[in-house]
Amino acid sequence: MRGHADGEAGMALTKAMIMTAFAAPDKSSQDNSASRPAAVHEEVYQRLRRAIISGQLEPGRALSVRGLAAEFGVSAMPAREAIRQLAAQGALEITPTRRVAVARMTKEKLDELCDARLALEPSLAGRAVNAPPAAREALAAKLTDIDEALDQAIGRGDSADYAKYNSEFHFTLYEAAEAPVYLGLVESLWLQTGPFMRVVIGRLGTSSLDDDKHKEIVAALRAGDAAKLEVAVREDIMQGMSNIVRGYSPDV
Amino acid sequence: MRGHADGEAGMALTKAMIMTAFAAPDKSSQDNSASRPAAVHEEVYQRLRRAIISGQLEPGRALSVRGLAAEFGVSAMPAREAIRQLAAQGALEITPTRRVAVARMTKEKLDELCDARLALEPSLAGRAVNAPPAAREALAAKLTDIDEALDQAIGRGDSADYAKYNSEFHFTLYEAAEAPVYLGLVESLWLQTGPFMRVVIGRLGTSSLDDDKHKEIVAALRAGDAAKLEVAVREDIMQGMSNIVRGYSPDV
DNA sequence: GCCGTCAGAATGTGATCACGTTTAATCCCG
DNA sequence: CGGGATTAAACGTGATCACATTCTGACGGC
Repeated sequence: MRGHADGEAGMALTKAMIMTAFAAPDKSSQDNSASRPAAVHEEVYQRLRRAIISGQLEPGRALSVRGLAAEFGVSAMPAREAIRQLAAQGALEITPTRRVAVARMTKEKLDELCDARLALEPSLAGRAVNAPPAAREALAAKLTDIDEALDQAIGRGDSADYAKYNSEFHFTLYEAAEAPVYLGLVESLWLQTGPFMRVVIGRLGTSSLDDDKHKEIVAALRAGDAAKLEVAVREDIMQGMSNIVRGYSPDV
Repeated sequence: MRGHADGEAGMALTKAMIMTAFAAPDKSSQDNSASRPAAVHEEVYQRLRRAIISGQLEPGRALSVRGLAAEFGVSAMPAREAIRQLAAQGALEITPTRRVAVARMTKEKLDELCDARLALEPSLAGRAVNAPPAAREALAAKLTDIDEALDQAIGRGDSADYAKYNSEFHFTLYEAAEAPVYLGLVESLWLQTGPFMRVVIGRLGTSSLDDDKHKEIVAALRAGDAAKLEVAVREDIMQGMSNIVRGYSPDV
C-alpha cells in the first residue's frame, strides 16, 4: 500500500466548509422575473445540486433529512424532496438500510461516466453553434471571462474555485445549446462525477489542470465550426477524465 | 344525465384503463430476496414508471398527488415522492402553476431524443456481449421468447402489448449489460419517449411495426459480435423513431 | 347569448407527529 | 481495561392537517 499523505487536507470538512458549500445565491440578483416565489424545496435542490456538481461534497458523505433541513433553515419536507430528486439523478445513493449519502465512485462507474460524457457532451456543445452570430459572440465573451477566472483559480491553487468555474464554463456552453433533453442527461453525469473529481483534484493539485482545451472551444465557437467545437470538447473531456482516472484509487 | 352515478359511469372507462395501466406486479413472484419490504413510495414509483415507459399514459394526462394516492390506495406522501422522482427523470412535467402532467412532445424534443438514443443505446447494448457465453445464451433465449410474444401482439394489432413487450425486449438486453449509469440515462429517454410512442402507434396501427431488427439483435448477441449488435440496435432505433417522427403532428 | 364574477372544490406545498428500524453511545460485567 | 449487551439518539417513512393558489362551473348582469 502506498503511504501517501493521509491526513493532508484532513477531511476536517466541518461546519465552515459546509456553510460555503451550501451558500445561498446572491439575494440582490434574485429578481427572477418577479413572477412567483420559487418553492422552498426547489431552492434547496438547486443549492445542493450546485454544491455536488462543483465537488464540494465528498463521496460517501452522509446526508439526512433532518440534518439538511436544519442546515438550510427549513423544515424536513423540502429537504426530503430535494434528496429524492437528486437520488433520482444518481447524485445520491440510498444504502440498503435506507440511509442517504453522496454517491461513491467505482472503477466501472468511472469508465461508464467517461464513455457517456464523450457520447453526449460534444454533440450537445455542437448545437451551440446554431445560435445567431450575435448571441454566439456574447457567449464566447462570457466563456472567456469564466475561463480567465478559472486560470486564476489554477494559479492560486484554489481547487474549490477551479471546480466551480470549470462546471460554470461547461454548463454556460451547454445551456446555450438549448437542448433540454441532452442537458438533463449531462447534468446527471456531472452530478455523479463532481464529488469524485474534487477528491482527485485534492490529491493531484491544480498544477496538472492548466492545459485544458477551453481556448480551442471558444475559438471554434466563434468560428461557428461545429466539428472543431466537438473535437475540442471531446479532447477537454478526455483530458479531464484521464486526470480523474489517474487519481483513482479503489474505494471512495 | 345528471344522475347520482354520473361521475362513476363517466369515469368507468378511464377507471378500467388506469387499473390496467397501474397494474400491480404479480404477488406470487414478489419474492424480492425476502430481505426487506420495499418502501411504499418505491412500489408506486415502479408501477408508475412501467406504465409510462410502456406508453399507457398519454402525454398531457394530468396527475395529482391525491388522485394517485387514491388510485394506489396509499396516502399522499408516497405519491408525492414517486411524482417528484419521475419529474426529475423528465417523465413528468411541472406546469408554471405547479400542476403535474405526463410530459408532452415537441418536434425539437423528438429530435433530441432520437439523437440521444442513438448515442447511448447501441453502446449500452454492445456491453452485453461481455457476459459469459452461458449467460449470453440464456439471455438470447429470453429475448427470443419476448420477441415471439411481441410478434403475436403485432399480429393481434394489440398496440398496448406491443409497447409492453418492446420495452421489455430492450430493457432485458440493456440490464444484461450491467452498466447502471448508462441504464439510468436510457431509462430517462424511454420515460420521455414512451407516452408519445403509444399515441403514434394508435395513429399508425401495428402493421408498420413488424420489420424490426430484433432477430438481428439476438443473432449478433449469440455470435458475440459487439459491432454487429450495435449496428442492429442502431437500426432498430432508427426504424422505430422514424415511425414516431412520421406519426408526429404538432401539439400533444 | 356571451362574458365577467364569484363561490366551492381541488391541488401543491410545507409543517408536524408517530412508528419501527438502525446507528451510536453508554454501561455493566467479567 | 475490554467487549458484548443495553439504552438512547437519529433516521427514513408514512400519515395527517393547514394554508395559499388555481381550477371549475354555475350564476347573473349586460
